[in-house]
Amino acid sequence: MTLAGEITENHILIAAREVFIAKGYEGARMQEIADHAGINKALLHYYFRSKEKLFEAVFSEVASNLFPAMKQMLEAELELKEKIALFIRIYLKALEENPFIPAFIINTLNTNPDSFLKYIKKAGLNPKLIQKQIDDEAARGIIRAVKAEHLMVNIIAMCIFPFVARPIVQNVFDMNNDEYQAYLGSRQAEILDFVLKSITV
Amino acid sequence: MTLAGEITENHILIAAREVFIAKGYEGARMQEIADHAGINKALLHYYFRSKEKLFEAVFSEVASNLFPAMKQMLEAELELKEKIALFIRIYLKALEENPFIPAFIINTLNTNPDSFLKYIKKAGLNPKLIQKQIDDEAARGIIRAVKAEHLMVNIIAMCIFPFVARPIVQNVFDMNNDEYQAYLGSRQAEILDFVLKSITV
DNA sequence: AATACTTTTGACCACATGGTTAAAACATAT
DNA sequence: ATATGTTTTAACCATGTGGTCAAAAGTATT
Repeated sequence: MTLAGEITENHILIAAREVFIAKGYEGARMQEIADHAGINKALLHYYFRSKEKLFEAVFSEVASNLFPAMKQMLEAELELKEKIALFIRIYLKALEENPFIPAFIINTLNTNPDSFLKYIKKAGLNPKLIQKQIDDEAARGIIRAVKAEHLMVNIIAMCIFPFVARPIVQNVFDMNNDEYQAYLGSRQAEILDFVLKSITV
Repeated sequence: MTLAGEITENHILIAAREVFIAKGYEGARMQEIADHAGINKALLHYYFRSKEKLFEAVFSEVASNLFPAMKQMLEAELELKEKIALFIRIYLKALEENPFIPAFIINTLNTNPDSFLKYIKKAGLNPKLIQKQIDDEAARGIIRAVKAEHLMVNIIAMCIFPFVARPIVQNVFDMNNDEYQAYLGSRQAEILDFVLKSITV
């Protein structure tokens, strides 16, 4: 692959990412992706044989950015409470930079569940490490005993929800865009507080 | 509209609901909906002029089942902690009966945000009532002062997440289907506990 | 039984979509 | 300059899609 080739390929991936995330797999049009990338539709098929393959490439990129960061954080050497604080901070920041990724994932998860599992497996997230840390710290009286599968789901749920359900939340609580931005910002401290209260002995 | 007509219309709505929820708007095929309903494709257009109109009808039904129950609960005359317990119980039960609705809503929200807002507005959810109740009870020392827009989002997020992200959660924590069912069941007490700890003075 | 109305169907249409192809444009090496 | 390989394009193609139509089947009314 020449330099020009790599540049084009990159343009395509960026364009495809935008369109797939905005429209979903079925809603995305190869023509629109080509337009976004400033190229011919035939060239899409030259670089990525089919829509499915192109989607795979996009999804793979998104997914493989997602999990390693998470894994790294889970395996860091920090006390649980600090780890949670760090996780929430980094996770929310990542979400603010890519607010549509979660909805994209959920959509893919629902319409094409298989394509996802391999990335999860490859990610090698190991919740047993966290459970062990929880149990250790609980035994030492630092936190109360909780189940990792609840704690982790709760934290992630609270982080993600305001992004995937933004129109609802924003509307029900009658916020304009600036106010919603501020709301998102305020959630970091709020979630942390919420979680810490629930695991404090 | 004759009786036969109403029956057919109902069959169509049920079939359309299934297909739209499973495949999303773009992924759904009028032919497949017709097949599911056991009728001719032309008959779909006889009852619902277009795909968009049919979707509107389905979505309207789903949405108008969702909000009134919520509204009623929010306006019930109960102490906040009881109200929360009731809400979580009823909400999780509704989710177990319709596990794919949230992903459907999120998907619609992302690809067709406008179509949703009118239902939210029509629902007339008023979070100020809850905020008032929180403030009252906080003043009386029953709970600590929290913001409704955080508390409510947190509760709903924790309820919904295991349904929209089921494949991920189930896989990461290595559960089979029965175990996941049990996990979902265990969340009722877990979420309530989590929330109560966070609002207790 | 005849009429008028509604429901249902099969055949059809225009068009958008993902995908192909053969040739042109470009780049690289000899 | 020429030959070789790569990148890009315009023009097509086959198929699937939402949607239409005229006629048939069914139902109720007189």
